[in-house]
Order: sequence, then C-alpha cells, then structure tokens
Amino acid sequence: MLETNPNPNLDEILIRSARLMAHRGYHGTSMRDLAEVTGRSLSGLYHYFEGKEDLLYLINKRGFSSLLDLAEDLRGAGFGPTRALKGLINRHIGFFVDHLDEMRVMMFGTLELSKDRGREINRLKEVYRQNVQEIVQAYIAEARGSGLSEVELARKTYLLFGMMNWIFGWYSSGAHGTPEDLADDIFRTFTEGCAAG
Amino acid sequence: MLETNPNPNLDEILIRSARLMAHRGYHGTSMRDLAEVTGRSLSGLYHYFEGKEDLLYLINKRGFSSLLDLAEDLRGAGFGPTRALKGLINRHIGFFVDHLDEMRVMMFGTLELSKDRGREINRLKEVYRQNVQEIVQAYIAEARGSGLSEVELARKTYLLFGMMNWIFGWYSSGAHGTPEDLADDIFRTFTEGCAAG
DNA sequence: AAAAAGAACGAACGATCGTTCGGGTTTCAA
DNA sequence: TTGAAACCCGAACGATCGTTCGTTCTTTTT
Repeated sequence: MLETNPNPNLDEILIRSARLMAHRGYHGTSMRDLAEVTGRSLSGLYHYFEGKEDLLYLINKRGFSSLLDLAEDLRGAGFGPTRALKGLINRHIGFFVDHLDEMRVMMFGTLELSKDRGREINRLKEVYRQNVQEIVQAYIAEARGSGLSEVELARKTYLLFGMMNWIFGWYSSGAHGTPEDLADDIFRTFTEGCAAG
Repeated sequence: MLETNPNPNLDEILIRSARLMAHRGYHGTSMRDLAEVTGRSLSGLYHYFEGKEDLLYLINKRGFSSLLDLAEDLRGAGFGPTRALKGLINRHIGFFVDHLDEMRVMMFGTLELSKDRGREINRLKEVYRQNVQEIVQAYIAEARGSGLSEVELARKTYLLFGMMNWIFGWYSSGAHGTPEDLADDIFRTFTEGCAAG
C-alpha cells in the first residue's frame, strides 16, 4: 500500500502560495490573496500556519530538503565523476522545472525570515552547495589531472549554479526545448564550452 | 569643461534607494525608509518623484541603458568574435560589480512596474540580450565552423547570462577574487569548459 | 528689493496590511 | 449519542502603507 500524504491540504496551500509569491514577491502577496487562491477564509489560513513567514519558511525548507535528498541519492549511486556531474545537473534541472514557482520563491532569498529560520535555510543551501562542489571538484580533477584552488573551485561551482538557477527568469519548455535538452546543454557547456557538440 | 551632473541629488537618491531595495525588495522598502536613508522628509521625496514606482523605473532604466551603451561601444570597436566576447563579459561584470545594489534590484524583475513602463524596460533588456546573442553567435560560428539553431543559440546566450548575473547572490570581491579574475573565469568556462586553463 | 521658482516640511488621508478573537461546523472514535 | 478534536469563518484590531495637502524656508531671477 502506498504511503498517503499526511497532509494534502498543506501541500496544496504551499504550492498555490508559491505560485502567487513567485510572481508578486513575498511582501507583494497578502494573506488575503493567499486565502482567496487557496479557497479558504483569511482566518482559516491561520489554522495551518502560525503566520505569513511560516509559508515562506516551509516553501524554502521543503524545496532545499528535496534538492539535498536528490544529491545524496546520487552520492549513493556511486557514479564516476562524469556521470555524477551529468546526473546532478539532470536532477537539479528536472526538479527545478517540476517546481518552477517554488524555486522562484526560493531564489528571492531568505531575508524576510527570522534570524534562526534564515540560518537554518542557509545551512541547507550551503550543504547542498558543498555536495555540488565535491562533484565539480572530482570532475575537474579527472579532466585536467590537477586540482583547483579553493577560491577557483568555489567560483566554478557558483558559475554552474548560475547556469542552472538563472532559468527561473527565462525558461519555458515550449520555447526552449525539453528539460532534458536543457540539462544536456548545461552539462556540455560547463564541461566543454559553448562550441561543444 | 566637464559636463556637470544635471541633478546630483536625484542620482544620490537613486543609489541610496537601490541599496535599500536590494536587501529588502521593492514592497519591503517603504517610502519612509527611503526618506530616512536619503536624509529627507517623507513628503520631501515627492518633490523628485511622482511616486514609489518612479524610483524602481528610473533604477531599471538607467541601469539597462548603461549596459546597452557599453554593448554598443563594444560594437563600435570592431573586435573579432573572441575579443568581442571577452570584452563584453569584462564590461558586463565590471559594471555589475560597480553597481551591485542597482543590479540586484534589476534582477528582481519588473512586475511591479506599470504595463507601459514594464514593456519599456523589457524592451531594453531584450535589445541588450540580442546584442549579446550576436556576439555569442559570431564566436560559436568561428569556433566550430557551423552555426546553431535559433533555440540552441538563445539557450547558450541565457546560460552565459546565468553565469554573469547569478553573481548578484554570492560575489564579494574579497572572498572570490577580483572582478577581472571573475570575468576571465566566466570567459574561459563559457568558451572551453570548467577544466580549461 | 520684489517676485517667482525650487526645495523641504509636519500632519493627515483612506487603504491595506498581518494578526487575533469568539464562535460556529464537521468528523469520528468511544 | 455524546464529546472532543480538527476545521473554518466574519468581524474587527492596531499598525503601517503610499500619497496628498497647505505651509514655510531658501535660492534664483527680474
């Protein structure tokens, strides 16, 4: 028997809220807007959340946790450097495209969160970034035979994140190819440059 | 005699406003905050601007116009594909780092602008993007001997923008090298892949 | 010196914000 | 069938929002 979702309502509220916040920003979206779009009354929303910040926190926490799960799944597969890098880009882009609105909200940053919650989310982000950085490091070590300085390695990792995350502003699967095409393009550009293929 | 700034007050207001908006978002920054940080009274601000949206519009318009000027300067220099691409990345990153806060505001999008003003800013963005795309196209045509489909070319251009623009979230010149190092890293990664050098 | 224009201000406007409160339904195990 | 827990609501709270108003001080022009 399949495990049922422990709280389908909360899931749907978060998804619909992210859809609104993605297009208006956190401060630009009111609790009244969120109540309307989730088919509830304003006060009814507070049955599920302590406040507006809760929504932003949960969207971020679930999103980055999922990304982290994907990365640690990949680590368990025991791929070599090339397949690991390819797999990571595929998973990241796949998740991104499947959760475009939540990812857009996550890209805006966590400055509206409380100090503790902001730190928690940034910790998740940083752990994920280090996972990716290890994969990048392994790939580069294999491809060029020698390592990179810490600064250079971090920079390269950020450049990869740039290519992957910037899609929040332009990608639509209709006009720019399938997610698989996109992931493949990023992999080839990052490993061989833009004239590859 | 040097041409003097036609309105130094307005310039400083825009810069200080961008600094605040970059860290709190448009809706998260109140006119009272902006009045305080610019050393003026709330109502005194309205002597320079019709309203809050004016500030966002002017920050965007001045920023993208400057980028566009840089790109058309470059076109006038008559460089070959490789030097043109290198020059563009250098200029873009240089301007970005010199105007980090304004660029951060510009990255957030223009959804808070009126329909007409939003269209105007998006037109500036699109013209700049096409300038960059032509440079990318010329480089790829030379490097691999054959062209790319329209979809692939646009995608590659967006990937370059991703590497360049994503720095708004992570780059600090102290910890990640000089702007010149960064621009060089992006150029080499985009043209030869992450293991180049 | 007088007049016009520019720059800045405190006080207040209506609107909307996030949140709270007191009370209703519905659901379901005991 | 009864009672408790979960779910949901309309109405209102104080705070803050962007904006406007009438007025004063300062600078420039005539």
